[in-house]
Amino acid sequence: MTTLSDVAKKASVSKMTVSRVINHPQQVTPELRRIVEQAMEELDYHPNFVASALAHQRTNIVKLVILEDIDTTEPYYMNLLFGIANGLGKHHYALQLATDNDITTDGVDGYIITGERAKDVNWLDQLGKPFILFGENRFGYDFIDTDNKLGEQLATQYALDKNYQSVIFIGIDEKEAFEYSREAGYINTLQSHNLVPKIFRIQNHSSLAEELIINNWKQLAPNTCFICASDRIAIGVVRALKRKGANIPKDFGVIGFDGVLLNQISNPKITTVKQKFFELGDLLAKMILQKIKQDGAQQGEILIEPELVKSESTRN
Amino acid sequence: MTTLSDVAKKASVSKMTVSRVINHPQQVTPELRRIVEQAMEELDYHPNFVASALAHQRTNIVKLVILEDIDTTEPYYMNLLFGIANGLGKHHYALQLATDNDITTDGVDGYIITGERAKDVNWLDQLGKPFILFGENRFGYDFIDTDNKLGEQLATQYALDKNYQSVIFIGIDEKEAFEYSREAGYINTLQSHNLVPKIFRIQNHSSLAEELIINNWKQLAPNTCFICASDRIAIGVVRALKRKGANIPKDFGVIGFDGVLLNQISNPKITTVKQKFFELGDLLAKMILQKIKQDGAQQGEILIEPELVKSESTRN
DNA sequence: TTGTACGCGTTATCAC
DNA sequence: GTGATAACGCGTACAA
Repeated sequence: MTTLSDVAKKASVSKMTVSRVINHPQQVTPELRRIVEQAMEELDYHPNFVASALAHQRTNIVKLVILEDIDTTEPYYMNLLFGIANGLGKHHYALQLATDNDITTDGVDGYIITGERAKDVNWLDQLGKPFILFGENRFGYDFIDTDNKLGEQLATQYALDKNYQSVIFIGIDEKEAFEYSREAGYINTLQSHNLVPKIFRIQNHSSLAEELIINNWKQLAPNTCFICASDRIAIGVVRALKRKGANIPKDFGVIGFDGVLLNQISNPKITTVKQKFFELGDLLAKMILQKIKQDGAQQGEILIEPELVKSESTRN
Repeated sequence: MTTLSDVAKKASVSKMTVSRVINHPQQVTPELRRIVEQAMEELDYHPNFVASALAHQRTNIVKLVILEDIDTTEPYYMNLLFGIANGLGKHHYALQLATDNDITTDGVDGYIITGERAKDVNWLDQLGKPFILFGENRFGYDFIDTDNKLGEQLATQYALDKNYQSVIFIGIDEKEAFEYSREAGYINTLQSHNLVPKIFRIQNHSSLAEELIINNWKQLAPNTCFICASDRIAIGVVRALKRKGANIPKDFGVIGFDGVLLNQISNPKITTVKQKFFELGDLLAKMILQKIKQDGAQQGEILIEPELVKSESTRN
């Protein structure tokens, strides 16, 4: 293992110069920099991040806290996780995972927290280390999330563009910010066209969505598009429509949200608002690392634009 | 932040004595140990693992390599991940995640690798750092997996105990060790009862399982139990049976495998062979850490017993 | 059994 | 702009 000293010796400079070439290149003259860089190359030098962390009084570890039951966790969490890991890895940070409240404040430089509810606010303030939330919140904490409102605006507008006469929203029955935002996106778009919103709300299960459609079949006229707050719901709706022998997408359109189950075999393939989970994770990492670097300075909120993926469950 | 020296000073001993109390307690006399331990307590001392890692020339990081497309990854990966994180955390190790082959050999102490195929064998040997595989393999590498064969033995025997006359296996159409083992468990059990095995194989999607049952409906007599190689398949089978108006569990039984989708609303609830993913992950961590400690010594294979969770899709 | 001196690889500080 | 020195906190080797 070649060290800083080895490089220094080879380049006939001091360790500090080498260190500066790595961390503060502008502080060293170009000529010297060349020499040092060449020495690093020839010796195949790779910095030791553990030593660096020690000197900085850091751990180079960020803890991801998931405040939800792992068993009910959505499959998209994997993408989020890899995005985070990717973002951290770029800066040689590693990950620690935690579920319960074993948030011992030691051993990590910062936190990424997902799935928090109002009741968690108490201990959030007492963490003592910088943190970033994944998911909208209205308490003023730094967060990153998909632009849920925009997502459903895109979906609703698309349904109208495709000339579905009636556009119905099927939401998730939870009092959470993300759901409010999605509904708002739907409602706003309809209102701007002088149309009256119509909203159902159910728990996020495909079988419940299926039931909902079956049970309300009589009041559902053709030429309707369903804007669903999740792909699970959308899949259930499609199943019900197929059971009823309805024509998708001619008489009924279906649009989902999330875009993770797309690879699942489903017929027809579902048009959906795809969240960029990997990118969200990557930014989450970037944000917490910056916050750590800036000694806890406020970072604000970031909303990532989702992408409307057009497929077979809506008119062509 | 209190350090070793602080404790040493308070206990009026040398740093080394304190260090020994932590790492080699038996090398220090009980009385001294008491004094030191009390000092640690009073000062609320927590060891600095970064410094420790530096002294040991380690990184305290293990890399998890997932050689599958993240998007098609099963939801149970979350449980596995948290098991791993849990096992690593106990020893103050952190995690790095990698998908593609960016397996740069630097910066980590060891690897946990999942989803490898025959073609990956080449570079596995050249890793230069210890690694453990998740999932059966027949190349002699250390691995941990569920006892797949035993799992289907339990399932098949249970079906027979419940007096289903015909027991049919629906497997996953992949040439992988885990599938061979599951089929072997089913076949062995049937043969030991002088019964003739009957196996279908499909891709792992519920809709394909549903089709399979519908298409073969005529040759499926009542008093049959389906042993499915995954819960996805089992769910599809149940859907098909319900469409056909069949009586579950009286005329038809269904047993799944995995046990992760259990929380999903399904009617009837599915009897399944539940893999203990969290535990698997925990052991995976334990194993790689031990291998690191033992400087790469062979660890062998470990099969974890799954649990047959009895529910509503089989006779009472 | 306990203590001393030094090394692990990097960075901050303060001279020059 | 560059270099010497002293940390960062802990562990090994050896001496006592």
